[in-house]
Amino acid sequence: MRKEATIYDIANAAGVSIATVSRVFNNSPRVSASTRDRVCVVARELGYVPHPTARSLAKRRSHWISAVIPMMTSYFYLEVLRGVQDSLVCSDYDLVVHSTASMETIDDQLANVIQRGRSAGVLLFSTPLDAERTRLLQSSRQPVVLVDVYHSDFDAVSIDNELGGYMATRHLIEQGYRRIGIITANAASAPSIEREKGYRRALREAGIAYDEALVRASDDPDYHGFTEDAGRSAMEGFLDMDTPPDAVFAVSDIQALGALQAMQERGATAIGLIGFDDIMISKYVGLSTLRQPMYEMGRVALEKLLRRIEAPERPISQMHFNPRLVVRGSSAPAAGELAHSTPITGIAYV
Amino acid sequence: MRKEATIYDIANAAGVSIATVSRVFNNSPRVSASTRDRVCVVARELGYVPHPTARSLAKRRSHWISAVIPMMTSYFYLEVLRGVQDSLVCSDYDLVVHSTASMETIDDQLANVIQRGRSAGVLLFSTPLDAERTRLLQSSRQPVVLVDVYHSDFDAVSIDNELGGYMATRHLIEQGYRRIGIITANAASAPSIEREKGYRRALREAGIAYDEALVRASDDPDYHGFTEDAGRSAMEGFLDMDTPPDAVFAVSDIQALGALQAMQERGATAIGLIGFDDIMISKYVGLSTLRQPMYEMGRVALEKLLRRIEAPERPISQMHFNPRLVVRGSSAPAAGELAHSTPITGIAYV
DNA sequence: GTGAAAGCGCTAACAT
DNA sequence: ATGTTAGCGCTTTCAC
Repeated sequence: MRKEATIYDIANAAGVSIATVSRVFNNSPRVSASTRDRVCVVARELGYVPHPTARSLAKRRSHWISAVIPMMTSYFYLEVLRGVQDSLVCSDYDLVVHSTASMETIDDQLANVIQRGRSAGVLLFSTPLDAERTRLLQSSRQPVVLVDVYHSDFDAVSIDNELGGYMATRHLIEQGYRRIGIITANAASAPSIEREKGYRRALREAGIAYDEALVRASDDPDYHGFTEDAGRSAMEGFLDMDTPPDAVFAVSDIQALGALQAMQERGATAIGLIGFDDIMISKYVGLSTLRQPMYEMGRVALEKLLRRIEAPERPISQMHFNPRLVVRGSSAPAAGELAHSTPITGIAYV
Repeated sequence: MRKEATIYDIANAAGVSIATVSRVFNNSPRVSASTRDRVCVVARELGYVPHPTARSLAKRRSHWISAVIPMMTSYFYLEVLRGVQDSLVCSDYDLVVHSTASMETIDDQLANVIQRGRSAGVLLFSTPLDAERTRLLQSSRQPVVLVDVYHSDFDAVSIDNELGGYMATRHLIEQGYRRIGIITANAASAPSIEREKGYRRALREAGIAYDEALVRASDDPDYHGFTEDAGRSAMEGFLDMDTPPDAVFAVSDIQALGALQAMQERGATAIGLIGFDDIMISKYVGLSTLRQPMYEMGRVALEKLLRRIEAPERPISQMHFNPRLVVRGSSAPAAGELAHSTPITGIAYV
């Protein structure tokens, strides 16, 4: 690396001490206007810019926010990260992204990230907190904000998954469906569990008996079972039943898409379907779903983190967004009620 | 931040000097096995882990790779970043992501990122290099790899956009279309320009006259014109013509999707259509397109960057991927030739 | 093989 | 308002 101007060069050239230069670059009020100007001019001429690493070391605080993201494959993370970034620009932090290919390596990453001096704070995404992780995080005393997952001991921004599951199921019921199946993700997935709870509540409330045969969990170990293939085979299982469900709630859009493919292949397009997430594709295929305010979640998460970095002892602050029901063709009124008004016939899947 | 063990604590506890501890953690061969073991044991007990910032400062090299991404909104970046991350794990670098909300702020970000000591290298995405940027990057002497854009003076991984445009157009011609329009992005967009070149070459080769009326540039300033709305209004323009084109090549899938919506609204589904990118949605709506090997591009980009960091003077190395034609229903043989075998009727757009 | 000591570039008391 | 100086936690000669 080429030799570049340091604070000493500036001090020399401007005829002041390094302390003064440092003060200028830290916006200290204890510098006269004329000195400040002189230093700035010289600095510009020499192309000086403070060395962030040296600064971090001397200040004993890092300038990095770490985002720890397991399996960063969905549009969800992109949107949330956009929100994070947009809140970040006004701060002097940089965003370092640690994504992992599988859930197994998340703990290594996490251990890495919470080392002293590595980051000012961490945004932990979609990772269920068991006792061990909780202990690790707490003992590190790192500012942490949970995103897309909930734990009472940490700041968090998430959505009300139970409510979402309830809304989805309730919507199907209102559309006239009665035999409503659910496609869940892995048994260990917290969002999936919550959404299923909502599903049960809606059924209960409507006086519809809960039927285990209408619950199909994804056994796909990838992505916690949030995959197209998982949705497809779950739906195939439903279609193989003597009396398939007349509607299905898939706990994610990506699974719903797989399910949709299975439906089309079997010509079972009259089955009502609703997903969860409102990924980009969903509007194109007319999939009803629950939308998460992803961008907003990112903004809020970062703000919470910044606030906690400033005041580590402040009380826990959590934000629970409500999902929004997005009604499209896939949950058109049940055949018994009314014909599908916007049948989903059109997926030209290749 | 809680007081944590430093190299001095370890040295004390192990009865050696800090130099020795440092050597242990830098895998220096000049330390006896027994000392090494002792240090390691003590370090583990005290939960010591080297301070990355201090290390960076002392070593005069940073541990951060910066990815500079203008308008990180598309799935493309997610996939590329996955490739980058997966190549990153074996190195001791971290990935810091600088994305910008608009193209205007990219230069600020860039200036920021190439400051001395900020990053070991930078991955610059999708940013056309004018003289000013080129000068800036070169004078910074930072290792840089360009992604999704080409410039002879830098390492780069990109795809052959001209070839892609050629392949797209040629495919439409082979399917029997003759009056082929093109929807481009902003005039300043390098990929768009290249793809249009390929379009012209294919026409020329087939003896089809180039017709200015069949070229519609996007005037949408957002995202360089790579937007759904831009595609939609361009297609509307085509449909308003006395003799609309019988097929259209949109230089991105996202524009093609907008175009598709316009076609459906006007009932003009017989028009052949092909996009570019193969975004996730495309397979669901049956959009023919050119696929970019995104994940692979990420891997290669990072490898190139790592290599250049090690050997700054090595010759420029560029990788030009070939796009792959993905044929779906939207480019079914022209009506004159054969009926659309897989008509795209199914977009239930809400 | 190991230690002493001089940095890396900056910040932050403490002086003046 | 400005300068002096002692760190921040580590690496790296240079001795021994």
